[in-house]
Amino acid sequence: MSGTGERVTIKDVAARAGVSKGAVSLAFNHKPGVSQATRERIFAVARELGWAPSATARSLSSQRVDIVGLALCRPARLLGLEPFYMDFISGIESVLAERSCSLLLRLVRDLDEEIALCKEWWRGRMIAGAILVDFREDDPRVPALQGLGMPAVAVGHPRLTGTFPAVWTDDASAVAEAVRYLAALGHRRIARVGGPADLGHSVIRARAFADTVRQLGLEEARQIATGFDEKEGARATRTLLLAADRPTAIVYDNDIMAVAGAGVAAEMGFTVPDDLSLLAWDDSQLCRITHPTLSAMSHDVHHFGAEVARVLFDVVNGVDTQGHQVPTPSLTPRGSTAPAPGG
Amino acid sequence: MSGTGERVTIKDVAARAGVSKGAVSLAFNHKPGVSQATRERIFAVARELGWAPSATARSLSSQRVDIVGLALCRPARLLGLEPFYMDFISGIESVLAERSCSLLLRLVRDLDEEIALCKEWWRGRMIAGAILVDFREDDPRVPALQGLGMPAVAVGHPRLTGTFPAVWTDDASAVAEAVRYLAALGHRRIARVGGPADLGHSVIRARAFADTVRQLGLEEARQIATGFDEKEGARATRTLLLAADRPTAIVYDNDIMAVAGAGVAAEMGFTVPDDLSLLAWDDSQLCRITHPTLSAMSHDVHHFGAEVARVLFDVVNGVDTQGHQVPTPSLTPRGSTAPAPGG
DNA sequence: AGCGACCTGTGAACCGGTAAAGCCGTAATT
DNA sequence: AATTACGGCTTTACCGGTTCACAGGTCGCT
Repeated sequence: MSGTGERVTIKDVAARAGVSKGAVSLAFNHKPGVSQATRERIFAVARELGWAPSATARSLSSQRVDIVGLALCRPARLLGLEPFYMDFISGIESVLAERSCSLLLRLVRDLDEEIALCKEWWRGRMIAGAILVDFREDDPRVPALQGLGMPAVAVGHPRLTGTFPAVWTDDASAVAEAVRYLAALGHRRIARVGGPADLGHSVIRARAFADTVRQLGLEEARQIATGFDEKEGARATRTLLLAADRPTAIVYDNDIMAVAGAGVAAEMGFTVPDDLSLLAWDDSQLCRITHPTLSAMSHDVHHFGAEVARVLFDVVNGVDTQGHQVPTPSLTPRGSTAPAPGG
Repeated sequence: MSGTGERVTIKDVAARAGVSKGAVSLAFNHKPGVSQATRERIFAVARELGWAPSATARSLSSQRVDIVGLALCRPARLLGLEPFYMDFISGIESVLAERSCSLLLRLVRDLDEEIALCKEWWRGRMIAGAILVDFREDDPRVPALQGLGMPAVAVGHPRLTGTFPAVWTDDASAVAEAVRYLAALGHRRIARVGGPADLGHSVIRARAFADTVRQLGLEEARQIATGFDEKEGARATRTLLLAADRPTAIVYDNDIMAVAGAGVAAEMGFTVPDDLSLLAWDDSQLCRITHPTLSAMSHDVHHFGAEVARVLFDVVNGVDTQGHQVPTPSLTPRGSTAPAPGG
């Protein structure tokens, strides 16, 4: 991994402009101490020579880095499938770009690898901070990374994220809203197809779901934990619909599974929403391109990502930040939910 | 953007192990010149102190970087929607991770911004090389970046990519195969919903499509250029189906638009595939979760990404590489294609 | 004993910047 | 006139590694 050779450095620019390295540095960092004339001359020379300061050298001496890290620990094919992350990343980017900061991305296989990577990135001063996502109950990253002093922002409920400032959505309320909405439509048997059981937000949603169902006096609710992908979503839907006491409404933990569920329903001869109501989560564009369109608990994922990035900047800059909740996902009724059959 | 403070450096490790900085460096780079005993002592101390070499300092002095850059120039919402890029990125990552290299990602608004970014990244020695995607006809990046000496790999047909080593799929053949397949099913009026007209591969596909149609003696084909998103896909489909001489088969340039097209068809009362055959491109999981499932020109996007990364490594390491074609997308018939109505 | 080869390790130069102290001439203050 | 203030730039000391010439010590060989 070698460069081709003779690249221009600050010294060349300084020499050509007839000033010292220091002057060039001052000029390029828009600091006082250089006259306007000199400044312009320096910039002219830099342009002429095609010089830009070496980020490497700069961050070595200034102890500043313009890169933040994000490690994603999900199966590759799921990442491709689920619109959530790209949306989220683009939200992050929108804020980073403003500050001409870049995102260092790495897909990892497990949390141990993620921990090792973060340590390497941080100790190696490669990143200014990190974004941590997909928190689990008793997440090993909390004890492992907390002591590092690495600026980080955690995406997840504060209950899960230790001392890391958290940015999260109030999933419990959202789940409750979903259930209440379906109950209001007359549904008495509502099932839920959730994400991986070890994921923190799955636990939170599962609990809120059960609580709300009990509270509303609905029938005991069936919940199935899945791996978040369309195959498992389809299988879970099939299982639910084959049962004697099949539900009249199903809530999904993401949109992929909801779409898959709609397919299964059609295949099994159920009409959505007449026979069966479906409610998705996350609400990417995916929910709008199917027929019928999918009702969903929607939130602005792009904005979510942007907010996360903003909090990270605060942390990095030493601004005291507790993190905060972003707007709760709210119900967007579309074509896949309707009054319960025979209601 | 400051560090918290007293981080361990090579000097601390050297002192604690009773050797010089040089020895530690040699040990950590697995170079000869240090005895086994000393080596082990150094490693022990490093572990004890929690030290890892600073990537920044290392790359400054050794002129090596373990980061490659990727700038994506597409509207954010499309990136989230289209499974292609995440698949592609995960393929890239799979190869990078093996070499403990990371991916620097940035979303840009236009090619000028991308050019500026690449220059900055390269001159700033922040990246070892770059991956360039979405080539247009007479792409401005070719003249602008070619002279930089920056190792890069271009994703696109060599006709478009100047002197950059290219990795590409043979879209022309794939389009031809698609058309022949539909013709064999008895379709005489086949339309195509393509991507943005200025994108190089759109042009290639459009031309190949027209050629094949002519060659097979089919009716003059209607082609519509779109922005790749589901709205435009839906609109294009509607336009096609409203025409007096509506097609009996439509080929789409990605899967998003095909899914949207299927929705429009259903909404307009056409049954897929009895009244209308639909054929998607890229074939992400998306094609398998709809009903009917979508026939598609499928290729292994993950592998594509991996191959791109491999070529980039060759270029970076000075291995003489011309780049090469990856397997041509091949037809995967599913439920959305059938013999032409009344054929 | 003398010499070279080998092994292990040291020290200093360097990578390309930043930061802070210092220096010089002129203007404002007292 | 002497003192201070400041703008404008230079100098120098880092930042945390890598690299390379070279120094001692050990060993084998003549």
